[in-house]
Amino acid sequence: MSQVFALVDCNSFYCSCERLFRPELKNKPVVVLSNNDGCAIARTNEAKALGIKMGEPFFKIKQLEKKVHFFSSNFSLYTNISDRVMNTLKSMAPDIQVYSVDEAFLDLAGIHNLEEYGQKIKNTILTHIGIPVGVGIAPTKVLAKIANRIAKKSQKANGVVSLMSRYLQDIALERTPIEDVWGIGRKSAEKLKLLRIYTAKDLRDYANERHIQQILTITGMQIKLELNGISCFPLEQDVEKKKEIMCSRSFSQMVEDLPSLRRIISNYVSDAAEKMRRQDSLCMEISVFARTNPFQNTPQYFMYENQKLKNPTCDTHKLIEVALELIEKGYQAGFQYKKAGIRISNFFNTSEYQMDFLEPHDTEKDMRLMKCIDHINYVYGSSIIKSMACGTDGFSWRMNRKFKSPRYTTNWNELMKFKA
DNA sequence: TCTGGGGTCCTAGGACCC
DNA sequence: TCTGGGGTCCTAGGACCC
Repeated sequence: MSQVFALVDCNSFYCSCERLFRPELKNKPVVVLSNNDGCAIARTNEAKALGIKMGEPFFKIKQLEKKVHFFSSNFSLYTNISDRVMNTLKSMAPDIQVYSVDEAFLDLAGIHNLEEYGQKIKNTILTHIGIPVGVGIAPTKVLAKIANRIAKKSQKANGVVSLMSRYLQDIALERTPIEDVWGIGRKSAEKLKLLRIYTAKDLRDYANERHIQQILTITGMQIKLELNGISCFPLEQDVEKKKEIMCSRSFSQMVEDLPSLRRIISNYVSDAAEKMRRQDSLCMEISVFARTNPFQNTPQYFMYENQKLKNPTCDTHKLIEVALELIEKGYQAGFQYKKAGIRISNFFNTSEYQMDFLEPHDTEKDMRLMKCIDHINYVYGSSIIKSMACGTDGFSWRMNRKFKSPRYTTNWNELMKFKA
């Protein structure tokens, strides 16, 4: 039986989440801003029509405040809505790969009327959750991406496009610029244009396959095959475990002193370590970085320090200790730091790792303690219990969030109120 | 004044071994 | 003075994605 993939992608996802609780914003331009209200990371069609670009800095579009409704990002809301969408999708296909917060690939092999089923998926998500989605159906993932793109753009498609026939693939690929193909970024597009490959169809029909592999690596070759209807990227399940976990953030005001950076780094480590424990991992490596603002005409400095651990650990306190050594090592006085971050990586499963009993390692008791703290923080709100190194002045005390909406679905104090 | 954050995969080249 | 060849593993960096 041949393969059939459906890509379900939520329209302007973060904006749609905000609209759920503000229905009067339907058909109005809405923009969601990144952390610190730095730049635009989600835009409705109405906002796009006003010329607002992805990643555009807020200060350049601020004058549109009368026309456009801006929101600060509210990730706990978006994650919660995303879970609901994905759970509904899981009930509609035997296998599903959650690809990102707003996208999933579904296995639709064996379904007879694919377009009708696509409409059913779209309508179910809209009526059950209230989020509009586009559905692209095709024999490969790369083609499903293209189908999805057309589903969202074309009025006629009504949100669902199937590219199962060669005839329709020909038309669609001809109209898809090469840089809009999934996996072809700016650099690759530039190289392909030198070969006079301007559209997805040009790449599919380009005769010299080895040449493509030479300039775009094996992945480029696979993209070419996928455009030709030959599936190279299977549906991936069981990918829920991360291979590395990062936590980094820009500050709304510059930070110059080491004690502040130490507190910031400690908070980031706490955050990342908790995520790591949630997926039952231990890490063997930690990195710390901090940088000045590259957009500013001030003395620039970038520090990055990395440390391998003797024994894997999931213990926040041990990790903070190492991270603080690293920030002390890399810190240089006299610079205005704008951003800092940490990364933990080199993971092992908690159950699989054989501890070296000659070296200090996480004991059963350490792990129980961490789990216990995680539980209390989960029940009573995050960071009720935290390391002293994190300070007491709050994690996000230097973050701008001028337009933040309430956490309607994840915080009892912020539920929507109605008058009877 | 004001420019996000978190990931994955691939490859070349160095280190090291026999 | 002459200074192999092949294999594996690791790492840094590039490119891409949402």
